[in-house]
Amino acid sequence: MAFEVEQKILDDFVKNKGLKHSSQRKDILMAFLRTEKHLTAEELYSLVRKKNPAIGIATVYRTLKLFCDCGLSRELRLGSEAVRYEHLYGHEHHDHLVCLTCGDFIEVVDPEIEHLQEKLARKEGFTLQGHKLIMYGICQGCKE
Amino acid sequence: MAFEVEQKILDDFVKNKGLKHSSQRKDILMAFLRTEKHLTAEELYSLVRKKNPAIGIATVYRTLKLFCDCGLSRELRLGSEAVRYEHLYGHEHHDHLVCLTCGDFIEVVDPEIEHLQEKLARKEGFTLQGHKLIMYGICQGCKE
DNA sequence: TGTGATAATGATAACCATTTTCATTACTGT
DNA sequence: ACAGTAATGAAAATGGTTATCATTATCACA
Ligand SMILES: [Mn+2]
Ligand SMILES: [Mn+2]
Ligand SMILES: [Zn+2]
Ligand SMILES: [Zn+2]
Repeated sequence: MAFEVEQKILDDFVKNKGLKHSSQRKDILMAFLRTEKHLTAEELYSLVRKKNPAIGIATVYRTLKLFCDCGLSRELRLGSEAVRYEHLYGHEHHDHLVCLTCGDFIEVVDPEIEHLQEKLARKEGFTLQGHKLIMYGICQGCKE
Repeated sequence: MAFEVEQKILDDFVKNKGLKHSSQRKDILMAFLRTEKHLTAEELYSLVRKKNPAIGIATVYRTLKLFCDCGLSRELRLGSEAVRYEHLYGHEHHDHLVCLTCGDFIEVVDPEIEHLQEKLARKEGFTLQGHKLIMYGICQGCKE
């Protein structure tokens, strides 16, 4: 529960950019790391307020952007709703399979799909830097 | 340039739902079909105004939703910007390969990737209904 | 260990795409 | 023609996010 590595990633990034340390960012980082859920800024804000009720939503937004910049997190846009954030550091790359009925989703990855994407992009003259694959369907539970 | 088939799809949909015909919707449909670009509501609004300057942006939004409902168009969310719409009827399914530098994108499809997605979803107990694959990279032109 | 420069914060206003509201107009079946 | 109701356009509202700004906190260095 210490997350020293993640804290160091943030601290180093902050130092390299000539930024300053803040306790709010640490509170936000801890709340973010302590859950494996894919949270929106608002949801994370609610969590952090339990620890630090004085914190502002703007700081949460600013800090989530910082997490993305330093490689700790990644944005997820599943639909038209608010952006969700998930852990990036220490987590394998994966895509998402979303249930259209209950909204739940699972994380999936297929190395062959990943490889074929690379091949496809190269064929078109692109240097692939990333991708977003979201599959939509009906989950087992919702079919019953 | 007549698009009788597409017009019929819309007319039938409207009739089946007990809705009423309107000239605005026809103007919007024609402007939409006449371009192969992936337009935002605002962009389509600009086009339609040349033909019908009295039209309102709300009607464009409402009508684009209708096009999606009747299978004439499909939403595209490439990033955090406005939603874009592309033709669906009469167009093969495809995904997009977006250049992170110039913003241009090309349409691509790989049957093998499509098939593997289906297989992956089934393995997880999902009945796949659709997917969204966007690949991001640097295009040939931007590398030079 | 102070002090000045400047980054970070929180409240709030602004932003922007989209949706809703509502009074008015246009269709449509009879 | 008429009644019933869907569609429209203007404008306000919405919701997520970003910008502004006065105040506070951090930190390199004197
Ligand atoms: Mn995930
Ligand atoms: Mn396309
Ligand atoms: Zn489900
Ligand atoms: Zn390019």
